[in-house]
Amino acid sequence: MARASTRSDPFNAIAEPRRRHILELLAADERSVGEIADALEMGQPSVTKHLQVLHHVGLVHVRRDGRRTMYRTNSDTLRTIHDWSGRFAQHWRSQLRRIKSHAEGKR
Amino acid sequence: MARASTRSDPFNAIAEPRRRHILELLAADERSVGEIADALEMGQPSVTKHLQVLHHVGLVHVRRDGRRTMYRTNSDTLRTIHDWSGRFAQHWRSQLRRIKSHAEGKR
DNA sequence: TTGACATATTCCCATATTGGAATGTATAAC
DNA sequence: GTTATACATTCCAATATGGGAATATGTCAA
Repeated sequence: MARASTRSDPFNAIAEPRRRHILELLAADERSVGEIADALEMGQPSVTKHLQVLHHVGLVHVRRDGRRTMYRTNSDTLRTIHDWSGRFAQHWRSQLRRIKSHAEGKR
Repeated sequence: MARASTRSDPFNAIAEPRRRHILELLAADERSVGEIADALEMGQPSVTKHLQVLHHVGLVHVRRDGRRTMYRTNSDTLRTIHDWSGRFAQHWRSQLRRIKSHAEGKR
Protein backbone atom coordinates (compact mmCIF):
# COMPACT_ATOMS: atom_id res chain seq x y z
CA MET A 1 0.00 0.00 0.00
CA ALA A 2 1.14 3.49 -0.65
CA ARG A 3 0.89 6.69 1.23
CA ALA A 4 -2.35 8.58 1.79
CA SER A 5 -3.18 10.63 -1.22
CA THR A 6 -1.39 13.84 -1.79
CA ARG A 7 -4.74 15.33 -2.74
CA SER A 8 -6.46 14.80 0.56
CA ASP A 9 -3.80 15.66 3.06
CA PRO A 10 -2.12 19.03 3.52
CA PHE A 11 0.90 17.36 5.09
CA ASN A 12 1.38 15.32 2.01
CA ALA A 13 0.75 18.27 -0.25
CA ILE A 14 3.62 20.26 1.25
CA ALA A 15 5.95 17.28 1.08
CA GLU A 16 6.86 18.28 -2.45
CA PRO A 17 9.53 21.01 -2.44
CA ARG A 18 8.15 22.69 -5.53
CA ARG A 19 4.79 23.03 -3.94
CA ARG A 20 6.36 24.72 -0.97
CA HIS A 21 8.13 27.09 -3.32
CA ILE A 22 4.83 27.89 -4.95
CA LEU A 23 3.26 28.60 -1.58
CA GLU A 24 6.15 30.85 -0.67
CA LEU A 25 5.82 32.75 -3.90
CA LEU A 26 2.07 33.08 -3.55
CA ALA A 27 2.30 34.25 0.01
CA ALA A 28 3.63 37.56 -1.22
CA ASP A 29 1.15 38.15 -4.00
CA GLU A 30 -1.56 36.67 -6.09
CA ARG A 31 -0.12 35.24 -9.32
CA SER A 32 -1.18 33.59 -12.52
CA VAL A 33 -0.10 30.14 -13.60
CA GLY A 34 2.22 31.57 -16.21
CA GLU A 35 3.85 33.93 -13.76
CA ILE A 36 4.51 31.08 -11.38
CA ALA A 37 5.94 28.94 -14.14
CA ASP A 38 8.28 31.75 -15.14
CA ALA A 39 9.32 32.63 -11.63
CA LEU A 40 10.10 29.06 -10.63
CA GLU A 41 11.27 27.87 -14.03
CA MET A 42 8.79 25.05 -14.29
CA GLY A 43 6.67 23.75 -17.13
CA GLN A 44 3.13 25.03 -17.31
CA PRO A 45 1.39 21.65 -17.03
CA SER A 46 3.52 20.87 -14.03
CA VAL A 47 2.59 24.12 -12.34
CA THR A 48 -1.09 23.61 -13.06
CA LYS A 49 -0.99 20.15 -11.56
CA HIS A 50 0.78 21.30 -8.43
CA LEU A 51 -1.71 24.11 -8.03
CA GLN A 52 -4.55 21.66 -8.28
CA VAL A 53 -3.08 19.57 -5.54
CA LEU A 54 -2.69 22.65 -3.39
CA HIS A 55 -6.24 23.69 -4.14
CA HIS A 56 -7.68 20.28 -3.32
CA VAL A 57 -6.29 20.44 0.16
CA GLY A 58 -7.23 24.06 0.60
CA LEU A 59 -3.76 25.52 0.62
CA VAL A 60 -4.49 28.07 -2.09
CA HIS A 61 -7.36 30.28 -3.16
CA VAL A 62 -8.28 30.48 -6.83
CA ARG A 63 -9.80 33.28 -8.83
CA ARG A 64 -10.59 33.51 -12.50
CA ASP A 65 -9.44 36.64 -14.28
CA GLY A 66 -10.33 36.53 -17.93
CA ARG A 67 -8.29 33.78 -19.45
CA ARG A 68 -5.93 33.72 -16.55
CA THR A 69 -6.31 31.88 -13.28
CA MET A 70 -4.99 33.67 -10.27
CA TYR A 71 -3.75 31.80 -7.23
CA ARG A 72 -3.01 32.92 -3.72
CA THR A 73 -1.88 31.09 -0.60
CA ASN A 74 -4.55 30.28 1.94
CA SER A 75 -2.67 30.61 5.17
CA ASP A 76 -5.56 29.26 7.21
CA THR A 77 -4.94 25.74 6.06
CA LEU A 78 -1.27 26.07 6.83
CA ARG A 79 -2.36 26.57 10.36
CA THR A 80 -3.23 22.90 10.58
CA ILE A 81 0.40 22.14 10.03
CA HIS A 82 1.60 24.87 12.30
CA ASP A 83 -0.64 23.68 15.11
CA TRP A 84 0.34 20.06 14.72
CA SER A 85 4.04 20.76 14.77
CA GLY A 86 3.47 23.09 17.69
CA ARG A 87 2.29 20.19 19.80
CA PHE A 88 5.87 19.10 20.12
CA ALA A 89 7.05 22.47 21.27
CA GLN A 90 7.31 21.58 24.93
CA HIS A 91 11.06 21.85 25.01
CA TRP A 92 11.30 24.99 22.98
CA ARG A 93 9.64 27.12 25.59
CA SER A 94 12.75 27.82 27.54
CA GLN A 95 14.04 29.55 24.44
CA LEU A 96 10.93 31.14 23.07
CA ARG A 97 8.56 31.99 25.80
CA ARG A 98 6.71 34.52 23.73
CA ILE A 99 5.24 31.82 21.49
CA LYS A 100 2.66 31.72 24.18
CA SER A 101 0.81 34.52 22.48
CA HIS A 102 0.04 32.19 19.62
CA ALA A 103 -1.06 29.47 21.99
CA GLU A 104 -3.62 31.76 23.51
CA GLY A 105 -5.58 31.95 20.36
CA LYS A 106 -5.12 28.33 19.54
CA ARG A 107 -6.81 26.40 22.27
CA MET B 1 10.72 12.36 -11.89
CA ALA B 2 9.38 11.77 -8.46
CA ARG B 3 9.40 13.68 -5.26
CA ALA B 4 12.49 14.44 -3.20
CA SER B 5 13.39 11.54 -1.02
CA THR B 6 11.41 10.83 2.05
CA ARG B 7 14.69 10.14 3.79
CA SER B 8 16.23 13.53 3.37
CA ASP B 9 13.36 15.86 4.01
CA PRO B 10 11.42 16.24 7.25
CA PHE B 11 8.43 17.58 5.35
CA ASN B 12 8.30 14.45 3.32
CA ALA B 13 8.87 12.28 6.36
CA ILE B 14 5.78 13.61 8.11
CA ALA B 15 3.67 13.26 5.00
CA GLU B 16 2.91 9.70 5.95
CA PRO B 17 0.08 9.56 8.53
CA ARG B 18 1.53 6.59 10.35
CA ARG B 19 4.78 8.38 10.87
CA ARG B 20 2.89 11.26 12.42
CA HIS B 21 1.15 8.80 14.70
CA ILE B 22 4.49 7.39 15.72
CA LEU B 23 5.79 10.86 16.49
CA GLU B 24 2.72 11.60 18.57
CA LEU B 25 3.15 8.40 20.51
CA LEU B 26 6.84 8.99 21.05
CA ALA B 27 6.28 12.53 22.16
CA ALA B 28 4.85 11.24 25.41
CA ASP B 29 7.47 8.62 26.17
CA GLU B 30 10.39 6.70 24.87
CA ARG B 31 9.25 3.37 23.40
CA SER B 32 10.62 0.24 21.86
CA VAL B 33 9.84 -0.92 18.34
CA GLY B 34 7.59 -3.66 19.65
CA GLU B 35 5.65 -1.31 21.88
CA ILE B 36 5.02 1.01 18.97
CA ALA B 37 3.90 -1.85 16.77
CA ASP B 38 1.47 -2.99 19.44
CA ALA B 39 0.15 0.45 20.23
CA LEU B 40 -0.47 1.38 16.62
CA GLU B 41 -1.34 -2.10 15.38
CA MET B 42 1.32 -2.19 12.73
CA GLY B 43 3.68 -4.89 11.59
CA GLN B 44 7.16 -4.85 13.05
CA PRO B 45 9.06 -4.47 9.79
CA SER B 46 6.82 -1.60 8.86
CA VAL B 47 7.44 0.16 12.15
CA THR B 48 11.18 -0.34 11.86
CA LYS B 49 11.18 1.14 8.39
CA HIS B 50 9.17 4.16 9.42
CA LEU B 51 11.44 4.72 12.37
CA GLN B 52 14.44 4.65 10.10
CA VAL B 53 12.91 7.28 7.91
CA LEU B 54 12.21 9.42 10.94
CA HIS B 55 15.72 8.89 12.20
CA HIS B 56 17.33 9.79 8.90
CA VAL B 57 15.71 13.18 8.95
CA GLY B 58 16.39 13.68 12.63
CA LEU B 59 12.83 13.49 13.86
CA VAL B 60 13.59 10.84 16.47
CA HIS B 61 16.37 9.96 18.87
CA VAL B 62 17.51 6.37 19.15
CA ARG B 63 19.00 4.46 22.04
CA ARG B 64 20.02 0.84 22.34
CA ASP B 65 18.81 -0.99 25.39
CA GLY B 66 19.94 -4.59 25.32
CA ARG B 67 18.13 -6.23 22.47
CA ARG B 68 15.59 -3.48 22.28
CA THR B 69 15.88 -0.20 20.44
CA MET B 70 14.25 2.73 22.13
CA TYR B 71 12.95 5.68 20.16
CA ARG B 72 11.89 9.14 21.22
CA THR B 73 10.68 12.17 19.30
CA ASN B 74 13.22 14.89 18.65
CA SER B 75 11.11 17.99 18.81
CA ASP B 76 13.95 20.22 17.67
CA THR B 77 13.65 19.02 14.12
CA LEU B 78 9.92 19.54 14.17
CA ARG B 79 10.74 23.13 14.69
CA THR B 80 11.83 23.37 11.08
CA ILE B 81 8.28 22.60 10.09
CA HIS B 82 6.77 24.80 12.72
CA ASP B 83 8.90 27.72 11.65
CA TRP B 84 8.18 27.25 7.98
CA SER B 85 4.44 27.09 8.43
CA GLY B 86 4.64 30.04 10.77
CA ARG B 87 5.86 32.21 7.95
CA PHE B 88 2.37 32.29 6.60
CA ALA B 89 0.82 33.43 9.84
CA GLN B 90 0.40 37.05 8.86
CA HIS B 91 -3.32 36.86 8.44
CA TRP B 92 -4.20 34.66 11.35
CA ARG B 93 -4.24 37.44 13.83
CA SER B 94 -6.69 39.58 11.92
CA GLN B 95 -8.83 36.54 11.33
CA LEU B 96 -8.88 35.81 15.02
CA ARG B 97 -9.86 39.34 15.77
CA ARG B 98 -12.70 39.12 13.31
CA ILE B 99 -13.98 35.91 14.84
CA LYS B 100 -13.65 37.37 18.25
CA SER B 101 -15.50 40.57 17.50
CA HIS B 102 -18.13 38.57 15.70
CA ALA B 103 -18.66 36.44 18.76
CA GLU B 104 -18.80 39.46 20.99
CA GLY B 105 -21.28 41.19 18.75
CA LYS B 106 -23.59 38.26 19.04
CA ARG B 107 -24.16 38.66 22.69
C1' DT C 1 -15.53 34.09 -37.37
C1' DT C 2 -10.67 33.62 -36.98
C1' DG C 3 -6.55 33.70 -34.49
C1' DA C 4 -3.75 34.29 -30.43
C1' DC C 5 -3.20 33.41 -25.77
C1' DA C 6 -3.69 31.17 -20.99
C1' DT C 7 -4.65 27.24 -18.70
C1' DA C 8 -6.31 22.46 -18.17
C1' DT C 9 -6.23 17.60 -19.41
C1' DT C 10 -4.56 13.25 -21.17
C1' DC C 11 -1.14 9.87 -22.00
C1' DC C 12 3.12 7.76 -21.06
C1' DC C 13 7.36 6.70 -18.55
C1' DA C 14 10.67 6.30 -14.90
C1' DT C 15 10.87 6.16 -10.17
C1' DA C 16 9.38 6.12 -5.27
C1' DT C 17 6.62 4.27 -1.69
C1' DT C 18 4.44 1.08 1.67
C1' DG C 19 3.37 -3.33 3.62
C1' DG C 20 4.03 -8.21 4.32
C1' DA C 21 6.55 -12.54 4.23
C1' DA C 22 10.75 -14.55 4.83
C1' DT C 23 15.21 -14.23 6.48
C1' DG C 24 19.31 -12.38 8.88
C1' DT C 25 21.51 -10.72 13.12
C1' DA C 26 22.47 -9.39 17.74
C1' DT C 27 21.65 -9.98 22.54
C1' DA C 28 19.89 -12.27 26.60
C1' DA C 29 18.51 -16.47 29.14
C1' DC C 30 19.31 -21.11 30.20
C1' DG D 1 26.47 -23.96 23.22
C1' DT D 2 21.34 -23.75 22.43
C1' DT D 3 17.21 -21.36 22.30
C1' DA D 4 14.18 -17.42 22.58
C1' DT D 5 13.57 -12.67 21.93
C1' DA D 6 13.77 -8.14 19.57
C1' DC D 7 14.93 -5.81 15.55
C1' DA D 8 16.76 -5.11 11.00
C1' DT D 9 17.02 -6.30 6.18
C1' DT D 10 15.73 -8.15 1.76
C1' DC D 11 12.57 -9.18 -1.75
C1' DC D 12 8.21 -8.59 -3.84
C1' DA D 13 3.73 -6.67 -5.55
C1' DA D 14 0.48 -2.94 -5.95
C1' DT D 15 0.05 1.76 -6.24
C1' DA D 16 1.23 6.75 -6.36
C1' DT D 17 3.92 10.40 -8.15
C1' DG D 18 5.97 14.10 -11.11
C1' DG D 19 7.38 15.77 -15.64
C1' DG D 20 6.96 16.50 -20.50
C1' DA D 21 4.71 16.26 -24.94
C1' DA D 22 0.63 16.63 -27.24
C1' DT D 23 -3.93 18.03 -27.20
C1' DA D 24 -8.21 20.12 -25.59
C1' DT D 25 -10.75 23.91 -23.63
C1' DG D 26 -11.83 28.49 -22.72
C1' DT D 27 -11.38 33.48 -23.36
C1' DC D 28 -10.14 37.77 -25.44
C1' DA D 29 -9.10 40.63 -29.76
C1' DA D 30 -9.72 42.08 -34.29
